[in-house]
Amino acid sequence: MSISADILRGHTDAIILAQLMERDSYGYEINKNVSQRTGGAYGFKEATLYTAFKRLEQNGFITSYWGEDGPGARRRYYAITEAGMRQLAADRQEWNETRAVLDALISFKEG
Amino acid sequence: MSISADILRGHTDAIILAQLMERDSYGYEINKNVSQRTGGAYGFKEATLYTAFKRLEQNGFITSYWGEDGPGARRRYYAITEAGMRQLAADRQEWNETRAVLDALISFKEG
DNA sequence: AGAAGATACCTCGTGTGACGAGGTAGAAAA
DNA sequence: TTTTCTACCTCGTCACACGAGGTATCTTCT
Repeated sequence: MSISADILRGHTDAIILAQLMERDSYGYEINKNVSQRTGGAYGFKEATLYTAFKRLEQNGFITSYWGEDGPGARRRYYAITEAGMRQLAADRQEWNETRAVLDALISFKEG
Repeated sequence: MSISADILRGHTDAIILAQLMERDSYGYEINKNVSQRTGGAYGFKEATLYTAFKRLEQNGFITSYWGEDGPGARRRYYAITEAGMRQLAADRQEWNETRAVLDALISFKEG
């Protein structure tokens, strides 16, 4: 039972952490990147996104800071922490296991 | 947004349907098969399993009947319906999409 | 004979993540 | 000036997973 319970639901956090691994970013941008990267196939609902930020920050996986005032609406930037990086590594491994498990159980035979 | 919300959580039903695609079966056996097929990496909690049966039957994706009395504890067998087969086909496709999406978002770079 | 363990079923209550709905506010476009 | 886009946030609800607890039969061990 190496796969934890929330694996079927908690990928939101991993996706966000993976984005922040590349560079600091903010909610709106992360969501646009997700949409782009999946060819429009997937995107977070805003409520989902901001709940996730809160959770991630509470868990110490990300930190946040207000972006410098420029033109346009204010932005809250997020940065991944060391703990966040470790979490992401664990999440990636968990995803690999999950994929193997579901392939074995769902796609094991056509039809 | 071709991926529905519950995809991150609702794989239980698809796994059960996939098992029933091979032959009628009952709770305990399905769970053992799942464990076996995944090398012990995954198994349902009983509560999860029986909640899923109830849900699947209510949705018309499976039907159930008591096994003939033999030695050992009584067994309730489940059989997949036509609607269940259609659902399974949809679930399989959804899983393929989910896998692509998560690969793109989580495993896109080794970090 | 009695206890323990495997087989096999079921329900209730709780926790949590996803998200619909609703709200704020500045900038750009119509 | 009204709408649209960027950008943030909260509250309440829903659905699924599952811990805990319970029933009953059959086999195995002592």
